[in-house]
Amino acid sequence: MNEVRSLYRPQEFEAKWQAAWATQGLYDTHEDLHRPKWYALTMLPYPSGELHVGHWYAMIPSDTAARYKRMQGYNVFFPIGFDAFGLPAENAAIKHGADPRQWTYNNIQNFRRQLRQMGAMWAWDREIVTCDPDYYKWSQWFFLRMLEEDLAYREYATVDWCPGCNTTLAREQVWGEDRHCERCETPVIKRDLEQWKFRITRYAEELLAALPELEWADSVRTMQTHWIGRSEGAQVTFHTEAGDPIEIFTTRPDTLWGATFMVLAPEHPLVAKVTTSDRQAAVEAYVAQAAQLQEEERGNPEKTKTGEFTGSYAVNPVNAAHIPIWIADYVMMGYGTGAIMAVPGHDARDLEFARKFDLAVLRVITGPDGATGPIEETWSSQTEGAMCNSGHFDGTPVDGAGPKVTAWLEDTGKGRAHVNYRLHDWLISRQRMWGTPIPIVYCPDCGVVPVPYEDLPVRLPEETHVQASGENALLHTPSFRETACPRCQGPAQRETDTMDTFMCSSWYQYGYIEPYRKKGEPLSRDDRPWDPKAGQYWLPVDQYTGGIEHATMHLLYTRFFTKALRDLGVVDFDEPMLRLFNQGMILGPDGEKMSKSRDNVVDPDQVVAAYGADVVRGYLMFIGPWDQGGPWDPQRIEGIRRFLQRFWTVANAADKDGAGSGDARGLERKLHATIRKVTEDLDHFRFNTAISALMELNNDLMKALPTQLQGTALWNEAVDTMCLLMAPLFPHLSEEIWFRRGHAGSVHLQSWPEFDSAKVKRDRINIVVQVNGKVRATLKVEADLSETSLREEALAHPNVQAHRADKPLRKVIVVPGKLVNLVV
RNA sequence: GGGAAGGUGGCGAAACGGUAGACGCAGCGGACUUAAAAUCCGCCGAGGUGACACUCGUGUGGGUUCGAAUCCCACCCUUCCUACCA
Repeated sequence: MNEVRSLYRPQEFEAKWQAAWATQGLYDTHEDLHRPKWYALTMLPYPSGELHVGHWYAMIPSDTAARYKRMQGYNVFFPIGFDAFGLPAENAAIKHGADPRQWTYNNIQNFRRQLRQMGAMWAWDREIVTCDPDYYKWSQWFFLRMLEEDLAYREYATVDWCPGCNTTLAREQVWGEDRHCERCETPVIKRDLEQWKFRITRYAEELLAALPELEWADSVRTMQTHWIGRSEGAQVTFHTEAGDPIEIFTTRPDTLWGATFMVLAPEHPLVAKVTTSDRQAAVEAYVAQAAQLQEEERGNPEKTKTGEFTGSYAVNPVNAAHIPIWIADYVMMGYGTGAIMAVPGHDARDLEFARKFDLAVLRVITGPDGATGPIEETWSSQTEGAMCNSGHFDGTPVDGAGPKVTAWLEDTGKGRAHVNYRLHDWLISRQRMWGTPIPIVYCPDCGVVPVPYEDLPVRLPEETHVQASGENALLHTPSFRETACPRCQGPAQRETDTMDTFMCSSWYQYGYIEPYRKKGEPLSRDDRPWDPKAGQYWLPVDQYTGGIEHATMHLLYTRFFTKALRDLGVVDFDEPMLRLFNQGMILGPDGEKMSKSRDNVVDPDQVVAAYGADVVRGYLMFIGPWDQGGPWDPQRIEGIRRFLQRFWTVANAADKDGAGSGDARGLERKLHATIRKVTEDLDHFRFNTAISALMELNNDLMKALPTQLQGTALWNEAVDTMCLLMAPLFPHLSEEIWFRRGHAGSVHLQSWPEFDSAKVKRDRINIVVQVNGKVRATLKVEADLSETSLREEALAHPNVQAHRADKPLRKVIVVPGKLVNLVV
């Protein structure tokens, strides 16, 4: 067979099919109540300058999964949009004098072109752009509704400020040991500012409790669990000798009797009041120094303890002991009450502090043997030993002592059970112009006035007065800033802070749903952002995919937002995304994270031009398990290209010129085994092994090509079925082949093939014979051979006899269809 | 300090407790070609053999089992997250 084989040239047909699908509206959205729905969602991209292979890695497998669901009969909704507010646009404006709006929309234009090259089945008819006023008016509407419910509030507090980005940050956007800005990596500093916050802490318990029901990776759920940081204990009120109450939180109320001093955070509001005049200079110096210190140094556990005595004493409510009040930076204002009782007998940090400043140490828990032991190291075991030096609690086993002490504290009014969370309310104010304006007006007479619903959206000004200093341009745009008070019509000023962009992405999955109001229509309080009937059909999201870096940011915020919307009566479910899959990260060819500075960035446009979209798609899914990521290997992409070439060869083979009969039964078996394998793999997002299975089938077809099997009904069934199995993974190639093989209609409108388990079974099977667990022979036998005959055949095998060496059989294990193990 | 995910050929990786290394990359040999590319066929864990046989082999050490990459215990290493959290 020396016919000239035609070459697979994807460049000749990929664009053609992309255009055809768009013209046919193949992927347009239709709410069809008679078909089961499947809402597949991939985290929407931020339109930076260029599309990255990382975007391909995030989007292609999820497109494949969505296409697969569609062929299985689901009405699949797979929307796309752009998370278009954010700092890079503003930075480009500052750096190059570009208009942030222009810059963003140009990028979106470019992204759309690059995204279309992927051949994904996105519902472009439902595209959203978060910087579009018709989108952000709803963010403002949500803000106003949340304000009504006391879920949004304004507070003067110490906040994290990024000097690089010139704005405040949410606690979630402060990363790492050195507490740097998530965006620009500048270490953050503390500032006291009046800022808007969302009361996410109201949902702390529910956000935590609902985690086990979600089909999310354990890693993300544990990260959220830790982030929420629930700890049970007691809040206890100490008093200064002067009578001022000091609240402390402890997870170990059973160690209350061991408190030998107290420590306040340097920022604690009582510090000035409790400091005696002789200690004032030293305390003030310490407070000033702590304020200057980078959190980096403060937060470092290796650092030796520092602190100052305030000169005052507190009274321990449980035993009336008078104990000194210190300030020290190892106590954080942001956790608990910012004040602790120090129990050096049972806490390593308190012990270190006590040693350094020569403070008293007292054991109030005995060891398991009753001894109190040396104070070399603390023991904080919850389960061993008993209380001592603790009044009438002496002898109480430590296991379970906490709740007993707490109950007594409540009875005697000294304290109460308390659950403390590490989670902070979500600070949403940003001192940036390229974001959703916060719909608030400050009136000298009426105070803080919400913008009326019918006046939404509060639009960003057309003209921006970008400040080289990086300061918020809205402050310097009088046409925006100066306004009339909605209440008294007097002169007033708009809020110039904008919302955290995580606000935009907290509800975007709902923004894709058919809108209830036409663009530009005025809003009212009782309005709805989307058509309730369409929402009822599509929501919630069935399958969400995206990077794990959002574990404690976006993925937490959107859960909060959904619960808040539920309580506002906007949605009737509790969780936004039922299943979540986190893909890994694609690395540069050198195994390092792709970055311009390392010069290891792979440009998807170039690779697509060289190989076509299907090869790139296949390569990315073949690298390995999707959640694992891995380096981009320019050599291995050839493997996928060869595979598609070979499928092309098989599928386009015209003439039957075979010699030899070929193994029809073998091919049929392989075909059905492949359907089963690919189905199972796609169900579990195992794209790499699905492709391997398709390669195996194709290898068998290649082998059958020169035989008389080629051109038979079975052959054609195998090629067509393989084409269907390939369709979600390689949409262009399979469409082209489907068309060339003379089928009417798109391959993407076909049903997913089903396998026949009877045809998967083999007639003759290989049985492994082991002697004492070691393989000594393989037998090819009839599949339905009886156990007795199998045993006989196994024993008759010469190599088995050699290893058995006439020793008596102690046991024979027969695993049907698999193996025989002879124990001698 | 706490947590999560990992550790299998030269490389990426497969493997319901049942023949470890499917599939692919690289490499080697061959066919085709003036030649190269492309394409096609074959070999490909280590030791050992003419070829078999056989021995070793899934981070380390134990355990459970007829049988362990897989289950259990202890430890080592890598990556990521988190952290003076009271």
